[in-house]
Amino acid sequence: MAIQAVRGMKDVFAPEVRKWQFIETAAREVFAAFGFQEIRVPALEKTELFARSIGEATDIVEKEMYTFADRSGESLTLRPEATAGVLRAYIEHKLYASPGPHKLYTIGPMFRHERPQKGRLRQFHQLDVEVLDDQGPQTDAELMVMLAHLLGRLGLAKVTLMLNSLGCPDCRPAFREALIAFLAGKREMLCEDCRRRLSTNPLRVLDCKSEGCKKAVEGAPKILDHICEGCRDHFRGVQSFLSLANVSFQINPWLVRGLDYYVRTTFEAVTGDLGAQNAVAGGGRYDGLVEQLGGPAQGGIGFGAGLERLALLIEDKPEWQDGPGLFFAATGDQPRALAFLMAQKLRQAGYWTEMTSEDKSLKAQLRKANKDGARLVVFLGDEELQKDKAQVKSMADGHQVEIEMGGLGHFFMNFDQAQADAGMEDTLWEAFFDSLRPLMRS
RNA sequence: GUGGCUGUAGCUCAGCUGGUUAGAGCGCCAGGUUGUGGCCCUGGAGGCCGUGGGUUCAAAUCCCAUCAGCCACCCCA
Repeated sequence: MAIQAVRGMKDVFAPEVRKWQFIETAAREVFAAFGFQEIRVPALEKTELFARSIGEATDIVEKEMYTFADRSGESLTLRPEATAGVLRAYIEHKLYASPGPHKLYTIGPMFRHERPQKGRLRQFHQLDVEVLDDQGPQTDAELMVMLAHLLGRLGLAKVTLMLNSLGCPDCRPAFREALIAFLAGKREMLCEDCRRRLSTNPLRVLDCKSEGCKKAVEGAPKILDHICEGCRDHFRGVQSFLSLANVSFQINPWLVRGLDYYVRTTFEAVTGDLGAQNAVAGGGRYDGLVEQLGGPAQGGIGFGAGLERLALLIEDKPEWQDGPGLFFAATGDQPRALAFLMAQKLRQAGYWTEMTSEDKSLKAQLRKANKDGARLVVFLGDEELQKDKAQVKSMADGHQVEIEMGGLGHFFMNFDQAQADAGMEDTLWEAFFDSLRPLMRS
C-alpha cells in the first residue's frame, strides 16, 4: 500500500495555493504599512520554552504538543503557537537593546496533536504578529485595527471582533478568589474538567461550553468589575482608540483564551462559518512574559490568524485561474524547433508561453491550448516559415490575424547548428516582438 | 482523548436482502477526411471496491481490526 500523509497534515494544491498566496500577499502589504518586519524562526524549539510560556496547566501543554527526544536525548517540541519562539529569538539576539517598539511578524506552520475536523488540522499555518517593548493601549487598538484592515482586504465582512480584559497580576488574584468562592457553591453543576480547573485555572470555567457550567457561571462575578484602576484605564483607552478608528467590536467578559500568559487585553476574531470552530484570529497582551523568559521587563502584545481558516472563508476569484498568454501550435520538425526557440525568448521576456511537448495533431494542440486557458495561439507550420508570417488566433473570440515574423522564418530555415551558439539576430526578435505586442495587450 | 457517519475509476457517486466479465456522469485520450479549440456524435483507456484478517461453495456486499476523511464533544488558529 502506498504511503499516506500523516493524519491531520494536508497537501495543498494549485487553486488553494493561489488563495494562500492572495492572503499572504495581502497580509504582507497590510503589515508593512503598519511598519512590521518579517522574521523567520524555527518550527522546533526546546520543550521547556513552551512549558514556561504557555503554561503547564493548559490543554496545549498538557496534551496537544508534538514532543519527542532527539538523538541526544533532549526534549524538543514542534511549536504549537508562534509567540514563544519569536520571544525566544527576540531575547536571544537582544533585539530589545535597540529602541522599541519592535514590530515583528512571521508566517509558518504550527503543530497540535488534536483530533482533526473542519478548520482544524494537526499542522496548520498562522500569520503571527507581535509588538514588543510597548505597553500603551494605543498599540492594542492598532493591532486590532490592522487585523480589521487585513480582514477587509480579504473581503471578510462576517467576522466579529470580540474584546475583553483579563486584568493584571495586581488585580487578577482578587478576582480569582472571588470567582472560586462563587463557584465553590456550585461545584456539583460543573463538568469534570471544570472541577479540576477550579484549582488550576478557574477563569477557564467562564469559557466552558457545557450546559451545566454555563448555568453555574450565570451571575458569577465579572472580571471587568474587578480589574484595578490601571487596567480599567488601559481597557478604556483601547476602546476609545478602536472607536476613533471606526473599528467595531463586542465586549465579551467570558473571553478567556487558552494560554496562561495573557494579561489585560485579549481579543478574538470570530465567525459562524467554520463549523464548530469559530476563531479566525486571536491574541492578547502578555506584559511580563519577556521577563519571564529571561529578557528585560518589557510589555508585549500579539495575535495569530489561521491561514487555513481564512482560506475557508474566502471565495475563489476568477483571476486566479489565469492561463498562458501565448500558446504555440506547431506542426513539423522545423516549425516546432522555431516555436521552441520563440517560446524561450518570450519566457525570458516574462510572458507565460506554452506549447505541447509532443508533435500532436493540430486539433489536439488546440484542445490543449483551450483547456489551459491560453489567450493567443500562434500557428507555425512549413507554410508560415515560407511566407515569414504567422497566424495568431485570439481564443476568446476566434479572430485570427496574420503577423510578420520580420525575417525570422527565413532566417530559421537557413539556420544550422554551427551558428546556434552565435544566437539569432536581436533585430529579428525585435521585429517579431513588435508584431506580437499589440495582440498581447488587447 | 470520547462518540457518530463514511471510504467503489482522476473527480462526484450508484451497486451493498452475498451469486455471471463492478457501473454512471464529469474528466482524460482518439476519431467525425484536406492545417484550427469550445458545442454535438462515436469509440477507447482507466478500478489490490482504503488496508489486513474472519465467516461462506461464493464477499465491493456480512463480521472484526486497522488506517484515513467528515461531523460533534473538547480545544483553539
